Amino acid sequence: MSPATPPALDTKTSLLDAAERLFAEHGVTASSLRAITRAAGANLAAVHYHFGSKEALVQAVFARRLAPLNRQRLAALSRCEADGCRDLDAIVRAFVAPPLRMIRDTPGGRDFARLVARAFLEPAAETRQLVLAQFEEVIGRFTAALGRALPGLDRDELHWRFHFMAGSMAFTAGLSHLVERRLGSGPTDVEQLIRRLSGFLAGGMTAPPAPERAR
Amino acid sequence: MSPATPPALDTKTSLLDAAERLFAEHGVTASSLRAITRAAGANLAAVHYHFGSKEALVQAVFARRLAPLNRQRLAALSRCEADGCRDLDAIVRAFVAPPLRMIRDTPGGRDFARLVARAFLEPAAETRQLVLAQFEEVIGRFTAALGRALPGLDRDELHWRFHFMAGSMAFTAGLSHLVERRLGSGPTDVEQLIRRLSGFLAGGMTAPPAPERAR
DNA sequence: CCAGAAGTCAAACATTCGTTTGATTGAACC
DNA sequence: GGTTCAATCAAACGAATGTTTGACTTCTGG
Repeated sequence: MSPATPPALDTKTSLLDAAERLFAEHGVTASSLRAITRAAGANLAAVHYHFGSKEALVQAVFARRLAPLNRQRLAALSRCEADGCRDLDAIVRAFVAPPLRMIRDTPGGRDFARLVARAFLEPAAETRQLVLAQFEEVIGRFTAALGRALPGLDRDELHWRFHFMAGSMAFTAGLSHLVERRLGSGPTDVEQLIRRLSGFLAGGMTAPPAPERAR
Repeated sequence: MSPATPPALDTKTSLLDAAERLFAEHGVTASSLRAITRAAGANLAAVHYHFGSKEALVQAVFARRLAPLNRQRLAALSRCEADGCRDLDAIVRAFVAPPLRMIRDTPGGRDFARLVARAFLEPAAETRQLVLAQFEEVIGRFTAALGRALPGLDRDELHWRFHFMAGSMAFTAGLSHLVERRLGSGPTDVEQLIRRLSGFLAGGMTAPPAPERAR
């Protein structure tokens, strides 16, 4: 049996790769350090030598990809704002495109997407807070941009719609393989999926605001 | 310390209640049978006596609420179809309203909503298959109804949009407390949340379909 | 060439897990 | 009153977990 993560440059990144994959496949708590180190071709003690604990390894797995991902989102939003930012679709696209492109371009990106989607719902307060903290700036900048583009929405409606958008995004990134299997088609054209999703979300964003009371 | 689940009618439902809460709070694998039985005020061996194994307990927790929930959805859809079903919003509402009302009306419903949302993303193939199987009929009936109401969408676009809708639903039901805390308002008016969400989703559903190639 | 740091390794640590066992209770039934 | 059966209980089982240790390599700089 060859090691599951072939191009192991150094032990530390091999551990990160193996942990990312196993966390996504079997969950964090269900992935033992023995299984991770075995998959990484490393010794059991290597995790504690390089990271200090399993919890520190978990946080390292998230931090490695989450920071660049949200930097891409903010950069895309800044670019959109510099261009005047008339098009609502461009704002939505700045939010949803980076993670979906990561699935296509980054090895292990699909595993990571599932991992992040689950992290929001997952219970371990520590990692959930870590993930949420990484998103704090993104939430603020994007809700502000959406508020400017959609002046007809009050604050509550705006936050809820951002939440709806984030939900669609997380599920799409984390469960894209499920729809693919159902459709039976080949590998998804990510760029078209981005168009589909951003079109859907832009339609939801521009919907008339919900009435205060039932009609 | 009083038992965490006060109105324990019989041991079996006490175990289900305690398991549901702890599963949602700390995750399935992180919730030990010792913690569950302690919270239920029962003996450690009670789980194996009443259910046979921990895995069987997990499945019982899901089956208890999922079946009636999806029955409500299908009944609401049938009612809508009997009325001619012109309004797209009514179809969407039949999908999203039952779980959100469950959060309000059923004790422990919010915990269960988080649990189900996570179940989709979670790795344990057994429970994920169980949950997906419960949704099979719902997926089929609702995509068919949406297809009739939106004849302009091809099959792929339709399935993706259903997926987007399910994602918003799952996140909203599973993480509503997060938005509530951010907004700082009191307990959510569930009926208004249903109007917000169904309005948003109806807007997304009626958006023009994504072009095959970039413009 | 060699001192020393950095990394790897097998082995063991205590703890916790799901599961099983066998005795004990309590109420229903003839 | 005695029997029966479902339910509960304390105690223990083996297996698996995260973590630690101390010796063994491997590389690096002087």
